[in-house]
Amino acid sequence: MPAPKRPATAFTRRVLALVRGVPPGRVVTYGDLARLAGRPGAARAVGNIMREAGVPGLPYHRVIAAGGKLGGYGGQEGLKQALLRQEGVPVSRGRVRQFESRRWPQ
DNA sequence: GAAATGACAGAGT
DNA sequence: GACTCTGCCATTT
Repeated sequence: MPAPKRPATAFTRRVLALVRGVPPGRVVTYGDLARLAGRPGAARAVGNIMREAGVPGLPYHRVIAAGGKLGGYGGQEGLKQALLRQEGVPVSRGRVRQFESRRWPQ
Protein backbone atom coordinates (compact mmCIF):
# COMPACT_ATOMS: atom_id res chain seq x y z
CA MET A 1 0.00 0.00 0.00
CA PRO A 2 1.05 3.58 -0.56
CA ALA A 3 3.01 5.24 2.17
CA PRO A 4 1.26 7.59 4.58
CA LYS A 5 1.00 11.20 3.43
CA ARG A 6 2.43 12.33 6.72
CA PRO A 7 5.96 11.70 7.98
CA ALA A 8 6.04 8.44 9.88
CA THR A 9 8.74 9.39 12.35
CA ALA A 10 10.12 12.47 14.08
CA PHE A 11 13.35 12.11 12.14
CA THR A 12 11.54 12.20 8.82
CA ARG A 13 9.41 15.11 9.91
CA ARG A 14 12.49 17.00 11.05
CA VAL A 15 14.28 16.42 7.75
CA LEU A 16 11.30 17.62 5.75
CA ALA A 17 10.99 20.68 7.97
CA LEU A 18 14.63 21.53 7.38
CA VAL A 19 14.22 21.20 3.63
CA ARG A 20 11.24 23.49 3.84
CA GLY A 21 13.41 26.05 5.60
CA VAL A 22 16.08 26.21 2.91
CA PRO A 23 15.82 29.64 1.28
CA PRO A 24 16.09 30.12 -2.49
CA GLY A 25 19.61 30.44 -3.80
CA ARG A 26 20.88 28.18 -1.03
CA VAL A 27 21.65 24.49 -0.99
CA VAL A 28 22.07 21.81 1.64
CA THR A 29 23.64 18.38 1.51
CA TYR A 30 22.04 15.11 2.55
CA GLY A 31 24.72 14.65 5.19
CA ASP A 32 24.01 18.06 6.66
CA LEU A 33 20.29 17.39 6.78
CA ALA A 34 20.91 14.13 8.56
CA ARG A 35 23.16 15.87 11.05
CA LEU A 36 20.73 18.74 11.60
CA ALA A 37 17.93 16.22 12.05
CA GLY A 38 19.94 14.62 14.83
CA ARG A 39 21.17 11.53 13.01
CA PRO A 40 24.65 12.10 11.59
CA GLY A 41 25.54 9.44 9.08
CA ALA A 42 21.95 8.96 7.99
CA ALA A 43 22.58 10.76 4.71
CA ARG A 44 21.42 7.72 2.82
CA ALA A 45 18.26 7.54 4.84
CA VAL A 46 17.60 11.19 4.04
CA GLY A 47 17.73 10.36 0.36
CA ASN A 48 15.20 7.65 0.92
CA ILE A 49 12.93 10.03 2.75
CA MET A 50 12.95 12.46 -0.19
CA ARG A 51 12.12 9.69 -2.59
CA GLU A 52 9.30 8.29 -0.50
CA ALA A 53 8.01 11.44 1.16
CA GLY A 54 6.26 12.66 -1.97
CA VAL A 55 5.32 15.86 -0.21
CA PRO A 56 4.78 18.65 -2.77
CA GLY A 57 5.80 22.18 -2.00
CA LEU A 58 9.20 21.22 -0.69
CA PRO A 59 12.33 22.47 -2.49
CA TYR A 60 13.77 19.02 -2.95
CA HIS A 61 15.98 20.39 -5.69
CA ARG A 62 17.95 22.38 -3.10
CA VAL A 63 19.12 19.19 -1.49
CA ILE A 64 22.36 18.06 -3.07
CA ALA A 65 25.05 15.50 -2.37
CA ALA A 66 28.37 16.14 -0.67
CA GLY A 67 31.11 17.98 -2.52
CA GLY A 68 28.55 20.06 -4.38
CA LYS A 69 27.43 17.17 -6.54
CA LEU A 70 23.80 17.29 -7.53
CA GLY A 71 23.18 13.70 -6.62
CA GLY A 72 19.92 12.30 -7.90
CA TYR A 73 16.44 13.64 -8.45
CA GLY A 74 14.24 10.72 -9.31
CA GLY A 75 16.20 10.33 -12.51
CA GLN A 76 15.64 14.00 -13.37
CA GLU A 77 19.02 15.46 -12.55
CA GLY A 78 18.72 17.79 -15.54
CA LEU A 79 15.59 19.31 -14.07
CA LYS A 80 17.24 19.71 -10.71
CA GLN A 81 20.13 21.54 -12.30
CA ALA A 82 17.78 23.83 -14.22
CA LEU A 83 15.79 24.67 -11.09
CA LEU A 84 18.93 25.53 -9.14
CA ARG A 85 20.20 27.74 -11.93
CA GLN A 86 16.86 29.53 -11.97
CA GLU A 87 17.33 30.40 -8.32
CA GLY A 88 20.74 31.85 -8.97
CA VAL A 89 22.82 28.84 -8.07
CA PRO A 90 25.59 28.37 -10.66
CA VAL A 91 25.75 24.74 -11.70
CA SER A 92 28.32 23.33 -14.04
CA ARG A 93 28.77 19.77 -15.15
CA GLY A 94 26.40 18.44 -12.50
CA ARG A 95 28.12 20.36 -9.73
CA VAL A 96 27.27 23.48 -7.73
CA ARG A 97 29.90 26.20 -7.90
CA GLN A 98 30.93 27.78 -4.61
CA PHE A 99 28.60 25.34 -2.95
CA GLU A 100 30.55 25.67 0.29
CA SER A 101 29.53 29.35 0.37
CA ARG A 102 25.91 28.65 -0.60
CA ARG A 103 25.47 25.83 1.85
CA TRP A 104 22.67 26.24 4.36
CA PRO A 105 22.61 26.93 7.20
CA GLN A 106 25.56 29.30 7.05
C1' DG B 1 10.16 -9.96 12.02
C1' DA B 2 13.87 -10.15 8.45
C1' DA B 3 15.74 -8.95 3.92
C1' DA B 4 16.12 -5.73 0.32
C1' DT B 5 16.34 -0.87 -1.34
C1' DG B 6 18.46 3.68 -2.22
C1' DA B 7 17.75 11.17 -4.35
C1' DC B 8 24.56 9.28 0.35
C1' DA B 9 29.46 9.99 2.61
C1' DG B 10 34.14 9.10 3.06
C1' DA B 11 38.51 6.96 2.25
C1' DG B 12 41.28 4.53 -0.94
C1' DT B 13 43.04 3.50 -5.80
C1' DG C 1 39.77 14.40 -11.18
C1' DA C 2 37.12 10.00 -11.80
C1' DC C 3 36.11 5.37 -10.27
C1' DT C 4 35.55 1.65 -6.63
C1' DC C 5 34.54 -0.27 -2.13
C1' DT C 6 32.78 -0.09 2.51
C1' DG C 7 29.88 1.75 6.15
C1' DC C 8 25.37 3.78 8.04
C1' DC C 9 20.41 4.53 8.40
C1' DA C 10 15.36 4.88 7.83
C1' DT C 11 11.73 3.15 4.87
C1' DT C 12 9.44 -0.36 2.19
C1' DT C 13 8.13 -5.02 0.94
